[in-house]
Amino acid sequence: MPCREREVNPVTETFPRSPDAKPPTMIDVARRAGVGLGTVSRVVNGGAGVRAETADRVRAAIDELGFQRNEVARALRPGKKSSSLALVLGDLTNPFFATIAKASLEVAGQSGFAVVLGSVDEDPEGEKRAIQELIGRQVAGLMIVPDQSDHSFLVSAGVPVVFVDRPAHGIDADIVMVDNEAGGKVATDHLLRQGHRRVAILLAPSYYTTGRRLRGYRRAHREAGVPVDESLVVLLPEGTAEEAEKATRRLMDQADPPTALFASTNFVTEGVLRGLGDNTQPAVVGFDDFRMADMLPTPVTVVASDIADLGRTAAHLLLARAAGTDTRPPQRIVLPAVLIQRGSGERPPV
Amino acid sequence: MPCREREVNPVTETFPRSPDAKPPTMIDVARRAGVGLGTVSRVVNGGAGVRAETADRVRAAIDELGFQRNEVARALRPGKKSSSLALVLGDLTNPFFATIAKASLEVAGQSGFAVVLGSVDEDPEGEKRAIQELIGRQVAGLMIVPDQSDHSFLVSAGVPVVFVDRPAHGIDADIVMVDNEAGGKVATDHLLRQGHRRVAILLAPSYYTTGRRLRGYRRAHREAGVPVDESLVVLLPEGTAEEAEKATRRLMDQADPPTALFASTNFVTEGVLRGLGDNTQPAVVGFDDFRMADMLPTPVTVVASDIADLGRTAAHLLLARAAGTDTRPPQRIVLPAVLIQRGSGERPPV
DNA sequence: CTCCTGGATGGTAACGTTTCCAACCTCTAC
DNA sequence: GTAGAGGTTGGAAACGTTACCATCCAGGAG
Repeated sequence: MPCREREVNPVTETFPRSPDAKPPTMIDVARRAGVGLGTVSRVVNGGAGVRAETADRVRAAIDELGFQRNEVARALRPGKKSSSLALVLGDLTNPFFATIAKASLEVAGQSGFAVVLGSVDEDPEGEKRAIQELIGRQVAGLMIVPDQSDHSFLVSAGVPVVFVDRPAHGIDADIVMVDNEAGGKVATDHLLRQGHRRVAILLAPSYYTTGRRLRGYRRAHREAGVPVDESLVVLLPEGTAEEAEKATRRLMDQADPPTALFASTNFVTEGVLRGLGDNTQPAVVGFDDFRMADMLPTPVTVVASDIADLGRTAAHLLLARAAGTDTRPPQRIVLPAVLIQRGSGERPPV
Repeated sequence: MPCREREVNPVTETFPRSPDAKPPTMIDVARRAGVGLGTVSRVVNGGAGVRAETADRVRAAIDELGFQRNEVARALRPGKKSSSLALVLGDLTNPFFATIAKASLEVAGQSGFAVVLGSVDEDPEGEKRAIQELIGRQVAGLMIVPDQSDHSFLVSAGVPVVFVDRPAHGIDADIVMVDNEAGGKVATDHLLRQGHRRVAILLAPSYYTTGRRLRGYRRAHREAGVPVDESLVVLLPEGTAEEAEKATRRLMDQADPPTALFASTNFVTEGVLRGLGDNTQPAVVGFDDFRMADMLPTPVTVVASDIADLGRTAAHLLLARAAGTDTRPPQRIVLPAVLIQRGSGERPPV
């Protein structure tokens, strides 16, 4: 190949481009390096099948022009899904979701994948729309913390999906979750074993998950031979701390108040503690650990699982599915939940 | 236009496609509706300049085929940036960042924009790489919580940038931040006014931000005529709670311990509280509010600002920049920080 | 010397969309 | 009846990349 490298003005062509200039493309790089377009592509993608000397020249041109591969154009090619994963979940302000996001972000980043967050209104319709949009963005895979609506529209999307924390209706896909029933049972067992006979449970509305926790609660009662007072099973339509606070006050104000409370969610736990105020009599166990739990006046006993691991596992699984490495039938991965005793759950009944 | 609509098998062509079939394109829609490609595009983009009857036929075809616009192909067209914003920030587990993420996600979502999260290692090199990758993904704009490294490479990126919480070196761009100096001054004023003369400040390493807070701390001392004991100015290389805990213990163990502590960050505040343990003598003021702050044994006094508003403002500004609606010179928006008295900051000196 | 093999390289067709332009139709004005 | 305007429509080019194929060259085998 004769040297076709032309003399160029280093000021205009070197990296700090004038703001209006369009970013350089592979074609620019090819011209600059005096090679063909295909060769540039090969170098950019690892350089296999290119003479070392040629590859160096191309790399030099890339540096000089400040070339950056246009991921959008790349993703347009058939078969080449974009190197992004989508993550659809609820309120990031909830440390539970934030932890999942952080963990999956880390795992995805290690494989050169970005993570697109779906906007996360509470309504099912919003979730569906968000998912559709993400699919339109050609993400390589979806991680979804689903609501209880139908997700069958995903089966034809042609994108691998991993559900996190709870399964979805209408589709058989990978699911990574916590052992909710065992967690609910462990928490309730713990309270019953200390002699509590009136154990309230406050449930946030994440139907599947809390349903399982409630099931554990009931099973613990059954096995202990303690009847469940249905007035102590409280469903919170919103699941906010404020709601839980009010519900707790109502519970404690009734004629025969519970001697122990099991909060099914970290926000609910917060509300319960607020509702109890200075009343340090009732025992409290929360589901999901939270920051500062050990620093409160009475440190809070919780049933906790490794939420970061939840996110990591889901991301790893999804990446393997997206890469086609993992072709097993849909997996169901259940992470354990363990009891962390800190004080609030060890109070004896009055 | 003669009716060219052909008889098709509703089973194979209706929405739940066989899993291997490729998703339908505009061309498929055009064929199905018996119109041209351009017409489909016009309908998809709002339908201006298309006869109502034709538009209906196209929409019907879209529904029947389950067509979903390929955002990637759309973004490939020159000038059409993708409808995604990028958000690059630190540890999502930190409620400060999580709140920003949530707020900007909301605002972006309302405008039909998705948000891509950059993987956020702590090292500057990682941040730069993450940003470059996001630019390669043709995002319409960048929201960055920058570190102290040079960001001049962004001036030639041709993408609007809004910095959040702190300005960046090497580039003059929009910045939305908290009034750190005033916050630092208010907190220190508050402590000095109660007679504290030995006020320690513990600084997490977010150079610009904490520098400003320190400046407020110094200014408060100067105006009050109280000399600053430099041994009470503690820099924490990592800024973690653990580090702050150790540093607090060291401070309190020294011969002449401080009677008040100002923690420059929510994680640092947590560490300070842990470090003090049962010692309820020293006054404590934290920067940034945090969940449960009011529920600790002594509720924690903080200097706080509306972090969600920080994220919202940044997202709105960025959207306007991306749309070209806002062509003002780079803005500098500073949000106020107010003192929230809860108890820990109102303890008198011993 | 010729043929063949195999690695390196250049060129071109896709990918699915938007945008532009030309073509067409209908209607009004002359 | 013709011209022109204005509204609809179809078709093709372009965006930047990758995959494929053809070409070219060097070197070894016959």
